[in-house]
Amino acid sequence: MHNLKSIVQRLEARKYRITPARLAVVTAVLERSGHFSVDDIVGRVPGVGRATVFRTMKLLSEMGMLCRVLLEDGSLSYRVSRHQGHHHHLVCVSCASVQELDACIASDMLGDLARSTGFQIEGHWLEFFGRCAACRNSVA
Amino acid sequence: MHNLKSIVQRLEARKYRITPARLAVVTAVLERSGHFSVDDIVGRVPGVGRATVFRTMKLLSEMGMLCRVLLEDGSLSYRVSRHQGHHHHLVCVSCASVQELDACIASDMLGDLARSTGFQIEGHWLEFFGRCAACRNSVA
DNA sequence: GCGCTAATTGAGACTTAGTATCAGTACTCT
DNA sequence: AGAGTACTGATACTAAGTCTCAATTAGCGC
Repeated sequence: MHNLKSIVQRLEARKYRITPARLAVVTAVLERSGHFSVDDIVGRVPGVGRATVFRTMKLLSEMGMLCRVLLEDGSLSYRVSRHQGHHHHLVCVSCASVQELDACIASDMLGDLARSTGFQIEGHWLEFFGRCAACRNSVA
Repeated sequence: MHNLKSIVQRLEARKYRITPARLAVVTAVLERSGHFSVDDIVGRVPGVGRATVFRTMKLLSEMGMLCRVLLEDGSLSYRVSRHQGHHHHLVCVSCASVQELDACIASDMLGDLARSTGFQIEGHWLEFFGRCAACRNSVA
């Protein structure tokens, strides 16, 4: 989906400078599968400051390359996103793999909900947790 | 719904001691409308330590008197819950009032989702944000 | 009412996630 | 080459929450 080259091109297109720190963070992020925390990445880019990793990951999020994944305990994690638009996740609690759901299955209920509650609905969170097919079949 | 007396009875039934600190936290929590943070409560119970407020709110959560509300930015807030079981929230981003949705509208999609993804789904988060009827009508 | 003891407490150190500040470095543009 | 801006790492800081530990106390049996 994303690779180093395409991300560099996008950064250049937006007039961001291509620096060693940014390349290191992007490379580290692309090497990860599943979801990861910022400090996960901090640990994989020695020499790059924590603040820079945060800044770069924020930048990549704003550009749609990374998205936040809500975990079961309410904490946030990150992942390389496939679809840029609004989507939801199915997160494996055993191996941390993430399946993206590109259709927004919450949108169907928005109209009814607005009618029955009087709310003007502007946003929502929807994330699922479970065990992926692989983990379900392994003995664990 | 909940009042001081009924909560005290529940605590006693579970052999928890009724202490001034616990009474203060419970009272402060019951006085709040909408959702609130732990430190909100810490600020309203002078003399009670922060750790104790956290402990008491955790206790109340486990007993189903409080529930966590996920906010738009991914942070967690708390509120006095009406329904004890699984439910979702509609949170007003303007006045912080919260409407509880006692029906779990996500449950319908669980079967389909499990079939199409191979996941064994064990949990989910679903929270809505918007402007409540009152805030929608005010000039804001 | 008194004493016992386990439960509870507050202070404070610590953790995790993230932001703000700031002086120094390194590009870019001319 | 010089000026200006983008970017950087170090560090301090905030917010939310946990952990430890010595001191206190609620509520039991008497």
